[in-house]
Amino acid sequence: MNVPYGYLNVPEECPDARYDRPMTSTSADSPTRSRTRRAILAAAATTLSRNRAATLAEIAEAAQVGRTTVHRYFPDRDELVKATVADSIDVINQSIFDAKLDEGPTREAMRRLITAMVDTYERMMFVWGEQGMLELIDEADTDDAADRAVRDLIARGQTEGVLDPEVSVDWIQQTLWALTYTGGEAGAKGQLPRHGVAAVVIRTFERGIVVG
Amino acid sequence: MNVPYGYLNVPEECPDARYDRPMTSTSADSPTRSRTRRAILAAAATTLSRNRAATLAEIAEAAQVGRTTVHRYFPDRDELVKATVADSIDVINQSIFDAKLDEGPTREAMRRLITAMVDTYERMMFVWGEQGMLELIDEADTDDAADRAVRDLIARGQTEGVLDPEVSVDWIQQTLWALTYTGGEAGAKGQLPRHGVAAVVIRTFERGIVVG
DNA sequence: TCCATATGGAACATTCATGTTCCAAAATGG
DNA sequence: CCATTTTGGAACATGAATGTTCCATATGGA
Repeated sequence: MNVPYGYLNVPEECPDARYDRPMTSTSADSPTRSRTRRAILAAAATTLSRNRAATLAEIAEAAQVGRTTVHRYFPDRDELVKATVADSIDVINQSIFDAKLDEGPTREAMRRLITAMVDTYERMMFVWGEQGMLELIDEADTDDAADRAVRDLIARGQTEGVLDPEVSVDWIQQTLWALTYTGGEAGAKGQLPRHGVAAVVIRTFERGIVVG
Repeated sequence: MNVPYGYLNVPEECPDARYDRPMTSTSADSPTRSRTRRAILAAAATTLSRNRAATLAEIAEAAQVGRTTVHRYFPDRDELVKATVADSIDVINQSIFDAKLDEGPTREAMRRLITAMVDTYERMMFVWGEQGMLELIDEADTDDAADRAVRDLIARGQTEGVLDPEVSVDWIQQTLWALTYTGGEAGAKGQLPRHGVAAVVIRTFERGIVVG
């Protein structure tokens, strides 16, 4: 049969190169395959954040590909989940770096951070929404530079007296996550206008709910 | 064979009364059976809130009963999950009613509410932590009096100028949940002393994170 | 202590999701 | 337009969780 694109470079860790599985690395993907792979990963993140037990058939349907195609790109369910975790972390990290946390006044940086987190909340929900994923995060050996940037920003804010010094950096980071997730969900449900989500989250994060 | 306790009153919806399945209603349970049933429901809530795909064997182990016993009390996995949702809602409702939301100053009632929610956060996480459960909540035909009590308290707080009038009742209720869940998790992980969780949640709920 | 009640491990049947193969058909892109 | 690439539905094998039965054993309570 004809040798498909990239087939000659099947990685050694694929012990039995069944059918024409594309490279796990996108670097060797054709544009068409790259689009298909991205569609699967995005669908996996969305579907699995809603229902951790979603079947491969459901993920395939959400990605608008055949189940066979999912198997072609990811050798098994575990590999798909791992790849989705890694991909989601990349998306989140990129979004946080784009927020330029080490630039400008702490309060403004915080607001940019919240906006970035609201935009990627589904990926964050997928990655951190269930403890079972924590093992996969470790396995993904991810660069935690984004996490450090967030924590540095919080610590700097507390040192400057801008953020509440009576609670821990952990707590502030988790509060950030909790409010952005809640805002993201409210936006998805239509309970908040999508463009207004970040503003509401920023408001509550900064001043709380009780007046005074 | 000997006729077991309550066996004669097998409900009609149990088409083939296999082995000596106890009544689905606890009203007819013996003290021993009631204890066993509660152990299963509590274990189900805890185990399933951590991993929605936990097996019946894992739930049985957590409940310290045999898998056969789980099948004896709940005809199938779906019925167990439904019963766990209904039971969790009962626990949560009771906890919220015990907080006496219609008594005393709004701010104090709010604090009692937060304390109650922190105490039942795992049940709340189980019930509302994944959208797939929403259907079961509807099926459970639950009394939403507790939900109304919470919303009434928030609305009253806004009318009195105690709570932020610029955001919706929905948003405040969801923020309550998000912060109490975050606090509950921090307590469970040892990041906050358990007795201090409610205080930290109350502090952030009331005044936010930004100083000023 | 004794007997009624309750339990559970083993074994087995069933169901369903996953994994695999095939090759005709569809899609892509030059 | 056509060669090449990519896809996917059907069919099948596999494995794991669930559902069911049995009956010896454990437990509860009078």
